[in-house]
Amino acid sequence: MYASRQQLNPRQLEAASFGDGPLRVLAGPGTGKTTTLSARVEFLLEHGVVPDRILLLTFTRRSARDIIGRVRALRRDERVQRVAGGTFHSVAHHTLRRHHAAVGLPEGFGVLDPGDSADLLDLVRSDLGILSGERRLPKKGTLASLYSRSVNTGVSLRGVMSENTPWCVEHCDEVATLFRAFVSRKHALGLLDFDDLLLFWRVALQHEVLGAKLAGSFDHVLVDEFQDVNLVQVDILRGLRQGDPRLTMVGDDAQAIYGFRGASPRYLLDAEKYFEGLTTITLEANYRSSAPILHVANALAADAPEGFCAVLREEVPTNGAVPPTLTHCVDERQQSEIVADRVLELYEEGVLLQRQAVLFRAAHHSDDLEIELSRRRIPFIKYGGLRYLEAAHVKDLLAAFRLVDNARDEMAWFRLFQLMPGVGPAKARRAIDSLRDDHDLLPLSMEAVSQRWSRVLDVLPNETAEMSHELITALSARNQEPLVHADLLRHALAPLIIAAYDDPYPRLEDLGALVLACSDTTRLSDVAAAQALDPPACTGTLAGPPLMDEDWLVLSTVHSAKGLEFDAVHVIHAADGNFPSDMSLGTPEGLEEERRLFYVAVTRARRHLSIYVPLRYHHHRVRDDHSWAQPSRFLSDSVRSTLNELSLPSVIAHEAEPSPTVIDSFGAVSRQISELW
DNA sequence: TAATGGGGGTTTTTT
DNA sequence: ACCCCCATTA
Repeated sequence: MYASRQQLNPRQLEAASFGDGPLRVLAGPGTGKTTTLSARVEFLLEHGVVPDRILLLTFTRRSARDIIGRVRALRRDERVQRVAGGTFHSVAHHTLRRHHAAVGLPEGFGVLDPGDSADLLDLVRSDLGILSGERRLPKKGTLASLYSRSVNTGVSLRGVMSENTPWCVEHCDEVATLFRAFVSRKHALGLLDFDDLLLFWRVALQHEVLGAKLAGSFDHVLVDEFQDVNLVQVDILRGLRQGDPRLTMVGDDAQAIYGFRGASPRYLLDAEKYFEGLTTITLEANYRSSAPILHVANALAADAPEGFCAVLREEVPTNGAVPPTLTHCVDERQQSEIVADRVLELYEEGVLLQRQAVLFRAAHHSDDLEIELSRRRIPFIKYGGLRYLEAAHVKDLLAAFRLVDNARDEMAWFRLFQLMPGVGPAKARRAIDSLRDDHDLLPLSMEAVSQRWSRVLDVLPNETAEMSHELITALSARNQEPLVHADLLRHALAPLIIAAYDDPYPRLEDLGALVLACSDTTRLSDVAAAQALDPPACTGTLAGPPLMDEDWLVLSTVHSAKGLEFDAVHVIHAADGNFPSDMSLGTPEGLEEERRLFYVAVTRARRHLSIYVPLRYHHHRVRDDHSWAQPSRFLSDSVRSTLNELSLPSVIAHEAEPSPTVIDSFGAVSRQISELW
């Protein structure tokens, strides 16, 4: 008998203790998905399955840790730690490191983060010389997402371009040439981007011998958030199982919010097409939200044209429930003030700041609120948006880590050379070219680079001689403990960072923390890859001296709040154009994904739900210019009937003004222009 | 010829 | 706030 058994309802118990499968669990928000998954892992262990023969694929590394942590607490067994868990990308990375030779990858292959990947694409574009002089072509970021979308969905480039960048579909052939060059360049440099991790893993699994070996190394495979898998990931799962039925998929079609990454809830809904002999268990009893909040969620679900699989059933006692509210604010400024007031009010009532979250569609939607919170000295942390990894100096040190194991990584060289004063793209490139051999390749080993270093000195400005000497010395140091080597690199990079940035000292402090991350690794390139794949998710912001120690309000994009729950949820900017986002209105599927996103936001709440709509948006271009917002189209009459509408006195006065229907001119104009394309 | 700094236009979501 | 382009400067 496993420990969590008594805490499960009959459906959860059935799922947790199901036989071999394949099993599909459709689980709405708050129905105990994590509990059930943890209980299933526990059940399997109880029945003698060896921990490291269980593979738990989750959407973030954090949720894998959560599940494994729960099981560990229940069983008090250290071996539980050995359950293989993580994201598709991190497991792919592990697998490829282990079997690099079999898939023809160099031992120290590097992993490009999305920013580097776009930069490489740009570099290849300028090398090819095509696509530069002519008319508007997609920017590097757009090109990168076209590439990613195409490979992750299996849709041809032309198809993806006519859907996403119809205005340049005529350049399809050139973009295709660029992508081919991009792929072979990554290969030549020993680099994989995030998409490659999945693509190479899939190829490994499809190989007759290696595939069988890899599939055979796991008895049970469990997948969380299955509504957000894409074609490549489904192929990977099929390769991992190769007809073995021991697969558990957990998901909720109503929470599919990663279509932009090539995911589709169809894989969950049509799972029987991919996995023969499928059994389905549906969890509908909601243990998270109060009844009035569930009414909001179900009203939202009822508006979805195709409906959602599961309707949530109330399990939380209704007495004492607080009605959810819809607050109309004059403008963003007032919204920030009201939200801050409301947060403090709830805090006074005993709801810790950590148990409250402000959720929004786009990372910048909290800008004004962040100012208000800082002003009032309310501490907060923000998830989503700006990331530690994107800080340039962090990428600089990670580039050095990558070079230690792969001297061919031109992207990393390019980055480091440009840190030197007087060195821009042209000189950096010449320095790299000077290191090439007859075959246009850089040496694989850093020793060989070191021997050719005098050529680099000829190219670079004289005043950089000393820093470049320190750099190559640190890079080519051998037989160092990773931690020591990392610190050596940090020291060598310090003069470069001091020369390159206006505010070098806080940056150097950051790097100290990054060096410490190298204490339990064998390879620095592993640390670089791990940092890219699992960057610290939140940016802490010191809002002055914290008034309330050890407690902070959570600000998060809805995407980053997936899987979490809070006692109180504040959804801001519920205005059409912001939520749903203007950018997603092009297609019906886009709009439906926004609706699911709104559903995800609302269903994060346990007891308190407040939705805010600013009525007026100021334009930053012209002072005193503004436009009027309409409440989000998701706030239909039936949804509103589940909400307690609050109109503040000052708001009512403004409502009396003539209110044109335009939301915000930027959005309206861009929509009109897009019809021309 | 190349680096750098200023100014203008834009801004979804993330492994 | 960031990215891109352009003009200026070395």
